[in-house]
Amino acid sequence: MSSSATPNTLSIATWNINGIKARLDNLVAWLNECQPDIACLQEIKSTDETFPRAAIEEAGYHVETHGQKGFNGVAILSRVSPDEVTRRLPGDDGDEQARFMEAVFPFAGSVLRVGCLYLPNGNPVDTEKFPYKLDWMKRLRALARERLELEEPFVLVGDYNVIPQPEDCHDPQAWEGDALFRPETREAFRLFESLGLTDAIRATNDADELYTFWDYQAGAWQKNNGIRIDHMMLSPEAARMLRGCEIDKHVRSWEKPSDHVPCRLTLGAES
DNA sequence: ATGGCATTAGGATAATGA
Repeated sequence: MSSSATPNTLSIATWNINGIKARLDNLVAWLNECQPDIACLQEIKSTDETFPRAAIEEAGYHVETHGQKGFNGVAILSRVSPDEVTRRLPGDDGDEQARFMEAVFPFAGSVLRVGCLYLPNGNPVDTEKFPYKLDWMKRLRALARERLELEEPFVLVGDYNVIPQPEDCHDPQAWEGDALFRPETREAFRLFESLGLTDAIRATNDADELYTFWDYQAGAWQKNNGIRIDHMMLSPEAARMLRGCEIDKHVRSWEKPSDHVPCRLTLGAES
């Protein structure tokens, strides 16, 4: 039997960098330090044309973007070029916000499918923004259902803008009524789990105070007043290969940080 | 806290975010 040319382990990261231009130095430093094979970025706040791809390619990464002027925008960086890239979340042709892209990579004799998402914030809840968020989650659920039927290793990672449970925030009372913590939002998140997706951070950590975001204001970082809203959801086939998961919390203390920190996981196929 | 801060585009502030 011939040996496969595809890798047997892959590390996948997600990071809402809050502006690629302001975060380029931090991004390159983190890539060099943590060496993820695949890095999904959100809130690049850049068009495809103005994305600083040269500096990232110099760091050894292939760059695929789905940008938008001024805000939103996602990107997938990878050591190896993806076999296939698709942009936009299906289900609403009128939705112009750049919040979703997907790439397929060779892995363990087959493929790994990676979805990179920046789920709408949804505030204020008494505006059209909240139903947009819930509808977006419904569209994402439809996509997840379709992908799960393939029975392939599949990860759906990014900034979900969802606080799943009270233990996922420092001060639950402060988030009552907020779009990130509304019952409808949390219920919609639970439906991803009902479909069979595994929350990788929860599955590998039993510590409390696991946060991925700390506000810039009011000394939130110093007080550890954080929330866990960046998630890495895995198909059963990917969950079976989950070898570890990390939150790169130290990055929040760097100069000129994003308000989010990176999360990483490693998948390993049985040999 | 009604973003108290931060980013982008642009060239003053408005829009956006969580």
